[in-house]
Amino acid sequence: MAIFSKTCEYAIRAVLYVAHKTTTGNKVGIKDIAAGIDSPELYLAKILQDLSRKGLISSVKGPNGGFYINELSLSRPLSDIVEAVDGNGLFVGCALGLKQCSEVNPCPLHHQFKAIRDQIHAVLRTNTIGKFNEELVNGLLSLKK
Amino acid sequence: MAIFSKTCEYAIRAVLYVAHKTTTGNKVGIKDIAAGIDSPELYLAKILQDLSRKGLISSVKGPNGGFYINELSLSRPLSDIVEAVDGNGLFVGCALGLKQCSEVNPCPLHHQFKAIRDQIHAVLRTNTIGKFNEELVNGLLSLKK
DNA sequence: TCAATTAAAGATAAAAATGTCTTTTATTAT
DNA sequence: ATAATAAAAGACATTTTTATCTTTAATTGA
Repeated sequence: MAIFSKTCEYAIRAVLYVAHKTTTGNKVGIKDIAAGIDSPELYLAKILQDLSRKGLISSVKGPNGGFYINELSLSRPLSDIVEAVDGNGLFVGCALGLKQCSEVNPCPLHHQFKAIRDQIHAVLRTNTIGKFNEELVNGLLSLKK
Repeated sequence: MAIFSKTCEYAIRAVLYVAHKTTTGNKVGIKDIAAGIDSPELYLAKILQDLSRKGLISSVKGPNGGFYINELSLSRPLSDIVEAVDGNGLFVGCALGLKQCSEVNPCPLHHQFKAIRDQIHAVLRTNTIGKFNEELVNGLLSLKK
C-alpha cells in the first residue's frame, strides 16, 4: 500500500507538471504530460478530464490546444487534488477502518493516527500547486523516475 | 483511500482481538473473531491463515481449537503485521510513486513525507500487539463499530 | 469551408483486491 | 476406531482499480 492511489499519484504529478510548464500562458498536450511524468497516456487523459470537469485545471481542444492552469488555481492547495481523486478518507477516516471511531469510541490507534492524519493534511494544505514551479523548472525536483 | 488496505485493517483488528482474548492461554475461533471485529468470516479466515503461516499468530485445528498468540508474539510490534500484509511501501516508498525518489533526486513532497512516513513507522514499531490488551478487556478501546 | 489537431466521452479490457464456497486435514472426545 | 469440530487449502466469484481503444466534439489555420 502506498499513501495515495496510483490515480492520485498521477494526478498530483500531472498537475504539478502542467503548472510549471504553463506559467507563461502556453498550453501543454497530454502526450507531453504523460511523457513528462512517466504515466500511461490514455489513463492519464481520463484523470485530467476529471480534474478539468472539477475545475482544478483547464483545457482547450484543437490545434495548439492542451491543458493549462490559471493563476488562481496555482494558489490552490495540493489537498484539493487529493480530495478530488481519493476523497478525504486519508484525513478523517479511522486507521483500522472502524465506522464510528472517535474520541469517545476510539480504536487502539485513534489518538496516535489522529496526529499523523493531521500532519498529512497540514502538509497538503500548506503546499500549493504553484509552489514547486521554480524548482521544477531548474531541475531540482523530479516528477518522473 | 485509507492508510492501510482493508485486508490489513482486518488483520490488525483480528490480531489485537485474538491477543486480548487469549491472554489466559485459551483459544478463540474464527466465528468469534469475525463477529468481534465485524469482518467477513471467510475472508478473515484467509487472512489469519496467512498470518499463521508467517508465524505471527498460532492455531490448532479440531474441537476446542482456534487461534491464539504466544507470549513472544505479544511483544512484537504492529509494524510486523503491516509489513506481512501490506509490505513496507508505507514506510519507504515515494509519496508520488517515483521509482528513484531520494535525497538527491527528490519529488516535490519527498522531504515532507519522509517525516510523515517516519512517524507512521515509529508509531507502528513502538506499539506492540499486546499493548492494548487491558484497555480492550475493560472496553476502553474498540475493534468494531 | 475544410482538413488537421487535440481533448472529451463512452465502451471495453486487464489486473488487483475483496469476498465466498467447497473440500481436505488435523485434532479431540466418545 | 469413529464422529464431530475447526482450521487449512484450493477454487471460484465479485468488485474496484488501472489501463486501453474507439468515436465524438471543439478549435484552429489554411
